[in-house]
Amino acid sequence: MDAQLKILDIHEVPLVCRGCDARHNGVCSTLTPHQLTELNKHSQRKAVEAGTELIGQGQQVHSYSNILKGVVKLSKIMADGRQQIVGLQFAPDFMGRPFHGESLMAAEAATDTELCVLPRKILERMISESSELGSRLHNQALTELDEARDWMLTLGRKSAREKVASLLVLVAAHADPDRLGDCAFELPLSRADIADFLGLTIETVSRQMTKLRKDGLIHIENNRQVYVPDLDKLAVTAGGD
Amino acid sequence: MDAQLKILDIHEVPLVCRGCDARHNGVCSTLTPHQLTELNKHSQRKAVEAGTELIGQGQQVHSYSNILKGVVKLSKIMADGRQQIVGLQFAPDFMGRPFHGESLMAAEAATDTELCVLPRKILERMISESSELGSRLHNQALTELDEARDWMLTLGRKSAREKVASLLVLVAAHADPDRLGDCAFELPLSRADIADFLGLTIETVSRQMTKLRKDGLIHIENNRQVYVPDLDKLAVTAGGD
DNA sequence: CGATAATTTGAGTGAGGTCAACTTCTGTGG
DNA sequence: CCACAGAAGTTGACCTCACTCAAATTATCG
Repeated sequence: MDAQLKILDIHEVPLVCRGCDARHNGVCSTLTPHQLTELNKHSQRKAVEAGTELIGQGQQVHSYSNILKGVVKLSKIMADGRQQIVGLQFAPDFMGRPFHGESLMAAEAATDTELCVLPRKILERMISESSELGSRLHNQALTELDEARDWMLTLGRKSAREKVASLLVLVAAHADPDRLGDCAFELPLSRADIADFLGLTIETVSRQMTKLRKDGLIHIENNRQVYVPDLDKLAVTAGGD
Repeated sequence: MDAQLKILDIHEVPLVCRGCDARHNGVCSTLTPHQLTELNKHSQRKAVEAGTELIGQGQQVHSYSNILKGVVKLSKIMADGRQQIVGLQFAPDFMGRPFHGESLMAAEAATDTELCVLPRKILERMISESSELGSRLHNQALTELDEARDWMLTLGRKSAREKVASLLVLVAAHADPDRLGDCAFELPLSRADIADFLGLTIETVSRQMTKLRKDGLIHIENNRQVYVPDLDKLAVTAGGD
């Protein structure tokens, strides 16, 4: 590519998009500066605090979002109130299912969260135009499918202790992707959320956390601050894969 | 489109593809007669009997398949032998994950099954060339993701009775898509498979089936022949959604 | 018809649920 | 800075649903 042109292109990237994680590692990385500018005219940054419902189960979808910061939980709720978290989305994930009018789950901010909200129509037009964007979204869908299936094994076949260890390993992997050995992070989920993700009760989660602590596998401070001295050991406790 | 040309096109569809379900409702429906002919040069029909392993967990992928007949189970196995079925694929589903060298689960024929086996390289080239094929696969991935997440709710939050009822509703839906009221079908899974799909033991599955039978919600003959007098009632027992 | 596998049934046990009390955090206002 | 209130998390006692192990029954196939 012509060097001069390339420099020009870079300068055309909208201000707010520069340095945005979604543009580097998320779906926006496939867009041209022109497309970014176009999208940017209609996109909107939004900060929401923990606990905010972003969309309800069965509700009409009017927009999609990039998660810029924070963690969003996706959950299904039964008529009698039983709840199961079916996925966690971390920055810079794309949120929403294009071309599907009605949301099949609820999405709620688990932590304080920043979003880049994209109107439905505009994004869907861009997907039709850019096969690269489509295949990027295809890839994310496949990754989420893998994660969902891994979690099915956890839900169906693991003990409470293994389940809790699995969750800690999962969060550790997102907090510090290539960290080996030890690792520290803040839990983005309350005990109630963890229970809903693992198919357990709050009490069982609490008991297993206490046991893992007494066994020296984790240290906890202020309920949310976790330190894992040996990630491998914890992974083995999680069912070892 | 020119009528004459269209007739010619139809005649160019390879013989074996005419009347094939995958061409009408599966991924092949997006292909042109020319592409079908090209693909057909390298594809191969294959009949396998129940219990045949199609690919092992962690094994290299050399081909993809359309399922023409039968049911395939996808499962994850832990180091100590615990197993979880993470998905069922019915005809005319496409099987395999393009551009991903290593299979993350095992695939095994649950019933006697017929496949149309497509070599990896050829299919991947066609995906790059045809955005329609790509979006078709994207859609199947999203459908599978929805199913996986529905099943997470089943695994995490439902009782044994609800789980067994959920499975029966799932199979009924595939056997007889728009049948309301009553419905009869043959179970494609053994009790052991059902247990591995529901995260239960064989014994618990058996006991719950007996209870559903005694409650008049289902009739069973020869272990595999199921008759459901009232699908709605069964769906309510499954957790009602 | 006999052999083997698949399924059902029974008795006893245990992991995780339920309910309730207690402790620890967090944030607010005096 | 402390006192207090409400929320979040922990701990204990007890119970239940699903698991385990074992035996009986039924289906399948040569």
